[in-house]
Amino acid sequence: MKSMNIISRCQSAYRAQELSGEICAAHHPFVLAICSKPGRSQEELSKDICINKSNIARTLSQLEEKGYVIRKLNPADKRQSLVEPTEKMLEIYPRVREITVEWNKLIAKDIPDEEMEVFKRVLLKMEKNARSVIDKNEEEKG
Amino acid sequence: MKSMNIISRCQSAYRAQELSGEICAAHHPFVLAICSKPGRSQEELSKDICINKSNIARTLSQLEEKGYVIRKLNPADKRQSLVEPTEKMLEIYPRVREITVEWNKLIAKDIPDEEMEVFKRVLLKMEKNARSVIDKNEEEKG
DNA sequence: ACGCAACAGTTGCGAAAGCAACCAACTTTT
DNA sequence: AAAAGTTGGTTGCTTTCGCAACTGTTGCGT
Repeated sequence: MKSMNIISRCQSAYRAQELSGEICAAHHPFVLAICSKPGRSQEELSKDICINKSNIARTLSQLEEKGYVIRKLNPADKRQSLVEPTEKMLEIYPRVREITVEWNKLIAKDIPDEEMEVFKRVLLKMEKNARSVIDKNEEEKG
Repeated sequence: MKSMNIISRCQSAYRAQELSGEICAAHHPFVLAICSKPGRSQEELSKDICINKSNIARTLSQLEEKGYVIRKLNPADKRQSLVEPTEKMLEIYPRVREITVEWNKLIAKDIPDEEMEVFKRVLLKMEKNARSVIDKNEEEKG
């Protein structure tokens, strides 16, 4: 399944080219995750996009500095900070989605619809499996 | 297609756990690529596993220091260095493949064979598409 | 044969990512 | 209500990775 790593890296390269002035490739998943479900905690974001929480913290600091994001302390639980997009992030959100859609179209070239349907279903199932493997292994550790 | 990034990261985490004493997760693709086709140049490796050539150079230096790899100057073209595995690398090669196979089984859980066949075919096609997108964009630059 | 472009590889720099240790806020136990 | 444990987030350290600039080699055009 090395294809997957390769496709991931290529997507990253593709993202880096587009919208390069504003934000970098690694921020795209953040934009998508934050704008699609505003007001989530960093922990939830971390699980959603499957990135280490320390990375979440640091990237959000950057995005906050640049004015793309605000972090509000959750009054119900002062440990949590709820992450919300600013206008500035909402402005680039459509473009980020567009780039993602474009990329999906590019790599889906010459693939029949029925096969694509199967592919998507399998991919989602695999994601689930992958997550549960990692979760299990973390339980064993802790 | 964020699933793909997620699966990639999970795989990396999985690899990090196994065989952790010897080599780290990022080296697995190198072991697989070098052992399956010994004697290739760094450039070829770079294209094969789709990693920046500077990374290839640095990782190979590490592997060489640790005695996993030797780089021989190509007498026919002194710019190239041909990368070959040592006994030490060949020893861990089967285990690295095994880990890859295990991972593939884990994420393929509960997925019917016919769907898996379609999935693999589509994935390879996508890899091809992804590569050609990147290649095209590099042409535009240069 | 000479100079110039293309190519393989290396290196410096900076960004991204993971791990572990830590702090502060909440929960559970007793 | 105090002690112990959990959870959310931050920070230091290290590794991985990409870009761009550079060195040395080869091939081509004149």
